[in-house]
Amino acid sequence: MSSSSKKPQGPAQGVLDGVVGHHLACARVTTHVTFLKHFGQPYDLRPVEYSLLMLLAANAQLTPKQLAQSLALSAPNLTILLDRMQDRGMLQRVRSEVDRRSQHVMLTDAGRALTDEIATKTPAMEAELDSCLSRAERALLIELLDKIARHRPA
Amino acid sequence: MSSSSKKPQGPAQGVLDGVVGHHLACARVTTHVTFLKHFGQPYDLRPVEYSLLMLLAANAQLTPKQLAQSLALSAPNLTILLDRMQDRGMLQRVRSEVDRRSQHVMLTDAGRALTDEIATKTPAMEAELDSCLSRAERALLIELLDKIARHRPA
DNA sequence: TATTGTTATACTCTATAACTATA
DNA sequence: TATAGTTATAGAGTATAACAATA
Repeated sequence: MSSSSKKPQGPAQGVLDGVVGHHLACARVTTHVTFLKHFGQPYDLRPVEYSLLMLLAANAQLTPKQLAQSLALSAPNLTILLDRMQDRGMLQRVRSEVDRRSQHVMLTDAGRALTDEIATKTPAMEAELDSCLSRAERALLIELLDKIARHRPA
Repeated sequence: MSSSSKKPQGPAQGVLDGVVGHHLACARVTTHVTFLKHFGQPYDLRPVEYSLLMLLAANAQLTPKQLAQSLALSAPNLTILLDRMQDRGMLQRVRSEVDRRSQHVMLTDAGRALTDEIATKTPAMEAELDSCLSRAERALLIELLDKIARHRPA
């Protein structure tokens, strides 16, 4: 009644079959393992750190406020993250001239070099999904996920 | 070049635009908030606990080993989870007669009553997505996510 | 010797309140 | 008074090794 077609191994999923969040969590296990292999272990980066680098690469400079929102991190937790990456020489913080409360986060030269390298290797990570998802399916999946992400009940 | 269509607010996503794992994480923020509202706060349950209850409801009895695999938890962490839920009177552990190393985890009467109630209220949670996803899109999304979840590189 | 499950432990992540400095 | 960011801290989640009991 609940299961749609084939469920090869493992116990029955029951109600979970219809819960989007559950399937999201299951898929995340796979993408997380893949991420670890490509960037986690080789570069000692976690997904948030990878995303942070990519955001800075795409925007040249952002405030911690903007980063916290984009990465879904609280302000204190973002501070810790920025501290760590600053200590690793990847980024720097510069006080804003117009509003001295805020600051601009930007990549260092070393940080940009690393980010460029990682960006170059990103297609290889995404290619791991090629065997289970066609290009059209992949694009569609991203589109559907975005609809959910943009759906902020607030 | 990277952005497909409209990107209403926030900084440019750059390379992240093509990273499935990133979109997965963003969508998960929404589903997590929705879960908290429907089950997290009212029942003091976290997503894993909810999933565990649903698995037990669908299977009557499962071993910790099976649960650990289904929930992507390590054995020690599952033990802690089971302890907590056993203390709350939701489930019980019974030694297997055929292999006294293993055990069967099963719902208590109270646990089953709770689980039934929660299962009944699950469609209301999922309905929160109706405004951003058609029924067909929802089914398609789940199908695509399952393809990724089943894609274990091992 | 291998497997099931537990204990102990350390590490990371997350969430909250209180603080500073600017505005 | 409000905002940007930090500090401090407690709680929850996660990972690993060592162990007990059974096979």
